[in-house]
Amino acid sequence: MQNKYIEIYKRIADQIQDGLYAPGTKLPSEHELMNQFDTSRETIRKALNLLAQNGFIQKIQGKGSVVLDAQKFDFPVSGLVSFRELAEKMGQRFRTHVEDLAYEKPAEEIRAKLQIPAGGHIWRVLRVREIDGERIILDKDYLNSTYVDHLTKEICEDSIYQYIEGDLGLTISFAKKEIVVEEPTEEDRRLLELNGHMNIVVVRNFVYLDDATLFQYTESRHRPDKFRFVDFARRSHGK
Amino acid sequence: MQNKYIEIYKRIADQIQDGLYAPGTKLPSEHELMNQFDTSRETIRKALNLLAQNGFIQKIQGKGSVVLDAQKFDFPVSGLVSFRELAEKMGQRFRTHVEDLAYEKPAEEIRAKLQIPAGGHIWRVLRVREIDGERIILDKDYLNSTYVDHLTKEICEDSIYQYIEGDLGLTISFAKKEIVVEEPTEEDRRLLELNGHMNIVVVRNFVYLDDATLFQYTESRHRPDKFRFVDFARRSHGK
DNA sequence: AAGTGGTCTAGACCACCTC
DNA sequence: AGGTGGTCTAGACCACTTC
Repeated sequence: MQNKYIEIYKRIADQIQDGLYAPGTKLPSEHELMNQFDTSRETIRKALNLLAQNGFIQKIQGKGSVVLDAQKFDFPVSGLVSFRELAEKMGQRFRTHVEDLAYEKPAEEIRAKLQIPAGGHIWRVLRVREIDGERIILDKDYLNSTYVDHLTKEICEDSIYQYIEGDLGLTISFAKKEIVVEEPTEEDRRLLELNGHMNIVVVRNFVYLDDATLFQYTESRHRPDKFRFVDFARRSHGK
Repeated sequence: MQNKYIEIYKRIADQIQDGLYAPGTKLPSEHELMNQFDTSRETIRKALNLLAQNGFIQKIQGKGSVVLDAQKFDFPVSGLVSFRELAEKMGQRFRTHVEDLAYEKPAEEIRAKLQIPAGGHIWRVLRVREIDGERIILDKDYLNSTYVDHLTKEICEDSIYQYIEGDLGLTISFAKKEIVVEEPTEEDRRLLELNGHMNIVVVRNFVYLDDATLFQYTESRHRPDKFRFVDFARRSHGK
């Protein structure tokens, strides 16, 4: 399949989610897992570190790896999850309306954000997300056209990410996210059902590829009463 | 000092922040760093992985480790940073008002959240954060008294985290965070200067210790116009 | 072909917890 | 003392980039 340690990580993660290892109990020791998966200790440790990073276990020196009760209904709204994955995971009925799709010279503000050279072009996508029949989220995407030369309404209605990673073979590796609360614009009022809300939650995302090039800037504008952000944060070593 | 790989991580992180390695340029190769720090490759790689996790570099196979331009003014509001660290980093004038401090039997809702046995006690702390002269944030802390038997107004005015980690020797290891937008309560209106805002950003934090015990539940209630959350998310391997 | 990072191994020693 | 996880080493082989 893939790398050994990722296989082991997935195996154990599945076992935890299937309840084979109950929250509060301990995983087998690293030595036992070595035998069980017929591999070296460092490889087991890489898999366990992944499990710890993703909130499945907590390693305690001298004792063992305790299974946490995370992942229950704490679907990771965090990180780089796309709307489509999210909506599917939450089992809600959702629809995507592509309001606008254009290949164009970017506005100065966007050009600067995406670090596009003068004269360069971008894809601009405007989509409204409907959840359970209500127009809740306005997604404004700006994509560096160096990497995406072709984009259609159909792709935008499905999942841009799937197209980028699946069909184009690009790899998204990290993102910088900012969450603030603002007053709705005229556009927000026109395209969303705000129901009188005087605020809107704006999630700004800078998405980078494998090779550290800035690839996409996204503004996701949420009706405040339907917004929820969940995060699992492990303490990192000091500055 | 400490562990070798953490020392190396800090050294390189400092060098990046001091501009010794400019954004867009590459770090020396792992082999060179091995010689430079007189250590093994795996140890160098641990340090580099820390740098990548924290947004300092991006490793590219076959090419090298590219220095990112993060950390500029992207103070990590993310993760487990305390208000005090934050306020100091942002260089803003801030004050903390301790509105209430009590050792008591928890309300049922809090008891359930903190998983306190019937009859157990907690510390409840109510604090208002003032930034540049305005009362912006209402912090409601609930601490498991098993770990903190003593708490004073002075400690709460300074930094509870510093007391817990510095004086008590406990180690905070991870937290589950939730961000939602709600309508202000009567208490919010009384204690904060809401200036007519009809929404309030609520950050709920479950804080865990080293040994995976749930230690603290915190509600941080922010005036929406002054709220900003920044996050750096690296893509993790699939579910 | 040479240089880079990615994975995997086998073994050593240490720090911490439990008995 | 024995078991556990934490760190570190030296070396091997692979995948990718660059020339």
